[in-house]
Amino acid sequence: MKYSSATNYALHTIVYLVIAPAGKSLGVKPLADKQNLSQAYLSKIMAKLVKAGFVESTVGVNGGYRLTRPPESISFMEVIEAIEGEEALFACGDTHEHAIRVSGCLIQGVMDEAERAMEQVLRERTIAQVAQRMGEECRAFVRREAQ
Amino acid sequence: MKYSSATNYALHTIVYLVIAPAGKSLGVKPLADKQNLSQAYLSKIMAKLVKAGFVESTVGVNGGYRLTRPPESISFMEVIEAIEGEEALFACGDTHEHAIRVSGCLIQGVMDEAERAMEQVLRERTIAQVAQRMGEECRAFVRREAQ
DNA sequence: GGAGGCTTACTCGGATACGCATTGTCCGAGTAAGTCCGG
DNA sequence: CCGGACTTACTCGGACAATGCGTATCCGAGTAAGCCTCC
Repeated sequence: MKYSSATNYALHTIVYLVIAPAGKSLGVKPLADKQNLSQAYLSKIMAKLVKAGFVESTVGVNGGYRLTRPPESISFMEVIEAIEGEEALFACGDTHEHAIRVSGCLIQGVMDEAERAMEQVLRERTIAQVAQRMGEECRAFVRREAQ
Repeated sequence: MKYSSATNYALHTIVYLVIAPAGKSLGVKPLADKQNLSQAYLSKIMAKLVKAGFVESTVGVNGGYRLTRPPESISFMEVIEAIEGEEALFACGDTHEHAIRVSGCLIQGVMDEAERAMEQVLRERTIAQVAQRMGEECRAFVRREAQ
């Protein structure tokens, strides 16, 4: 079990957007180049972030993406859910005649508890917290490319 | 991101083995029937559990699987690792020229922390705890099939 | 010099291709217990 | 009876097929800004 690389790209990209000067956009090209992936694929990932409401895009010359929400309000969990979906990461299936159950599968119960523990951490952590601690060279890159 | 169904099967199967009378084996057939999957596929999953040392198999007539370790010592995490492998569930990749880093990627750091929170729960929970709370109908099934 | 058209630089979205892990099947090999048959 | 061969009930493991999902590319469509041209 692993998180998809799309999640990785989404998290990184959204951090880049955080440090862009307010009101300025970052285009797909610099974002994709920076992360070594194609513009086409990144724009597909961004479409999910737009749909989820973290980001908006402006088309046309000097277009690009920019945040729509304050970065302190964006948790890791929200971004991950936007990309990965919101299904539980373990599903007992209950195909057995008599699953190992009391009320609901006991195994499912343990797995759910574990998942909640992870989610709690991810909900506490915001994009802003990470952006704050970023190095200067990243900030310089963003300032250079923002428009 | 989801856990594979193989993990589900492995966890259920190992709980069934826990409640088998000491020294008795459970064959692949009843275990597979109970969970609605083919014997061939289940035996493939069991091979991993054997390799990991939770279970041993006896071939030949009246053969089958039985636990080799006390169930109180088997955590969920160990079983999951045996099936899924031990890689971290998030890998930043660091393909960027200047990943978002201070020492190591900051995003990776948050994800690792979240993963550890989940793992901690899974390490605390043992198969024995779940088996203890199982319903009578499951126990009856196992007693009937054990040999 | 102003309005309208052209070019250019972008994002959007659908269609499609590829690769790989998961899921699953098939079958031959090996093995142990129980059975049968000949001495 | 007693031992050896036969049968039967199992697991093991490799080879393979199918499926689905994540990853990725391509391209036409739409759009906004700036420029250029022509009246």
